[in-house]
Amino acid sequence: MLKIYNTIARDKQVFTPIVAGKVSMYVCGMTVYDYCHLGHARVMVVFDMVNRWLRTSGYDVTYVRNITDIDDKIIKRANENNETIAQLTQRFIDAMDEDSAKLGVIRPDIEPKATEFVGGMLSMIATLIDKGFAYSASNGDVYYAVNNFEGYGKLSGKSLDDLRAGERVEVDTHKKDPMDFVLWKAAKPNEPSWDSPWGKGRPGWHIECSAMSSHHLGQQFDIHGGGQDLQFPHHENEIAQSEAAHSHDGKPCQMVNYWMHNGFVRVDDEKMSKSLGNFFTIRTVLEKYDAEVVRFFILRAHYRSPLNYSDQHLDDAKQALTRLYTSLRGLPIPDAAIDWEQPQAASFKAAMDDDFNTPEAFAVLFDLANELNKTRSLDTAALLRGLAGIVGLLQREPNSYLQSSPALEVVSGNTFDVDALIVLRNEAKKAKNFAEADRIRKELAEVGIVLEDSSQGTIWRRA
RNA sequence: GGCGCGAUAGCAAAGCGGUUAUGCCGCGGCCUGCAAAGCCGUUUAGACCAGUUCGACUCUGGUUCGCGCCUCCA
Repeated sequence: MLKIYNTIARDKQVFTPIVAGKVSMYVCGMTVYDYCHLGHARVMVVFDMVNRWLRTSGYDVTYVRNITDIDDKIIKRANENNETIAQLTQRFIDAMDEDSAKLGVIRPDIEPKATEFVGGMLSMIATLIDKGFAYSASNGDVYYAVNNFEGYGKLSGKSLDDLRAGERVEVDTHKKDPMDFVLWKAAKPNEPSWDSPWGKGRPGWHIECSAMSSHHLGQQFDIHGGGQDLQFPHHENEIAQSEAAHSHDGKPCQMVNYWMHNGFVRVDDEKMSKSLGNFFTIRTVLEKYDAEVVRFFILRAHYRSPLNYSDQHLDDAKQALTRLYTSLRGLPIPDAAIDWEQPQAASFKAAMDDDFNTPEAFAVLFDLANELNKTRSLDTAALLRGLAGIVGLLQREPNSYLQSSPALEVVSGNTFDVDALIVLRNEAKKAKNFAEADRIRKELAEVGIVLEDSSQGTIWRRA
């Protein structure tokens, strides 16, 4: 029985889908004006894990993750680069796809782009005006009237009074209430724009997600996810828009049943973000670390906990993953369906069902590795690989992981003939010339290659 | 200022009102020509102060510290 921590309830709740056997899930994706950083990687990997576990649990999942391809930063960046908006966004969409594929992320079923849904946004805005939840201002903007939506603040736990008291932005005189937010922005000179009943302009950020989620998943859907920082105002505003627009006879239509928010990636205990400038892009990290190590690093912490990034932590994750792959090395592992009655499989399932407790599930993986190291049982190996596969890990040939690393490629190039040196060393060993044997081993160690002698012969791995 | 989250061993990170989390590192042993890997064993915990309880890391209250949101942000 799956339980999910529902942000809006501030509690773990038993997951019951709207339609038995089916799950509709929407996750706020990226604004594509730059390369993705590790914070984005966490969203992609975490909800990929959620998607995989739901499917493993037998649900027919429709997973939507949007792409924001029009916004201030995109316009600004395109101008700076002297390229069109379409060129810029496509470039970074391609980069994002490349990064996420490396991280083992299964593509969402639907990846709608904001610019392809302007029509839907316009009709939603019109509906909101009709129902009295929005108004067009004299400056050509259209605003949402937060006062008219009774539940405003229910997701983030904020009250309008508190929000107004903490208001740090100068009051825009075009707004009726300082907390009103923009649905449609009047076009400024040299900006891309769409025609609308309120003049040329472009959509605000929040309305994009309301329009795209309802188009693909309906007025009410099961799970909505995103980073913790989107809780307010983005998701709060989505609720206000969608529930007001879809209201019947004045009664709001509940938009989402389960709100999920993943924790931040931090650097030195501070949130990793563009504005702080303390971010590491995925591709930078992948120059040094295997993508599977990064995935393992992200999933070994609970998705709601903060996750500190540092080389030391990545090194730690690398060692741990090495232990797992080492246990599988050299075994002809059969493909076998997972027997969920099996105690370890049951523990794994219990952990995953408890709000996707991957750290606890991973502990089961290490138990299996320990057992496997003792027994060399192919059943155990199959179970370990099978369970890990559910969260997108351990699917490679062990040596593909153990004998490769971005760092090793840089150091050794393709010129190092490890096998030949192993042969030489074994001849030296046979002749009891241990000084020579150790010299060869040391030479390899210096380029990051570790030799291991066993009854099966000598094998190597990267350090 | 308002709202919220957190504080677990050298590092990372979970569960749990009483019984080994787990990984990395360290230490001892086995194995090995020596190593490595592996196995066995092992040292380090629960910020602080009260309370509830037969018993609290786990529940309650308070204190201190850290983080996040309140502005674009995954």
